Amino acid sequence: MNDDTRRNQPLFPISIVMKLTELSARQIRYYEEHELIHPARTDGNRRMFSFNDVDILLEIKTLIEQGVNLAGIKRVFELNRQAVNILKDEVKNEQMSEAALHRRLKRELMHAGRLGKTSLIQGELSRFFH
DNA sequence: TTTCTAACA
DNA sequence: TGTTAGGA
Repeated sequence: MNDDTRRNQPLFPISIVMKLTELSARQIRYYEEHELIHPARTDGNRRMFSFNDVDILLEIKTLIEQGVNLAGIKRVFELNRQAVNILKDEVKNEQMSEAALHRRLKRELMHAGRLGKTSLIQGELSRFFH
């Protein structure tokens, strides 16, 4: 099982996620409504969250605490998605040597760290670290 | 008991 | 966002 698969494995019910993130069930469900997270469902329609979901929720919590509203958070995620897609394309088109790719990823991660969005980037880039 | 959806004194 | 009703 690779890292990406592991991080997306549905593991915890909402009660655990509430403790892990210190967010209310209402907030967690609300962010799902807005498609910021996509937890799996059990046969009984219970939400099951992955490590990735938790990371995203922690990121949302940080942004909320910094005064960013939902629209702003969606914007941040969208810009992040675009940046990651560009990286994926560059790798796909082999426009970078292996060494150059590693230097690039390290630089991206450091930059992300300063912005406090390391977990988000990490989650989306995990597939590159197989 | 826990979690779900829907709705709002 | 909190809270509550009524089910599963």
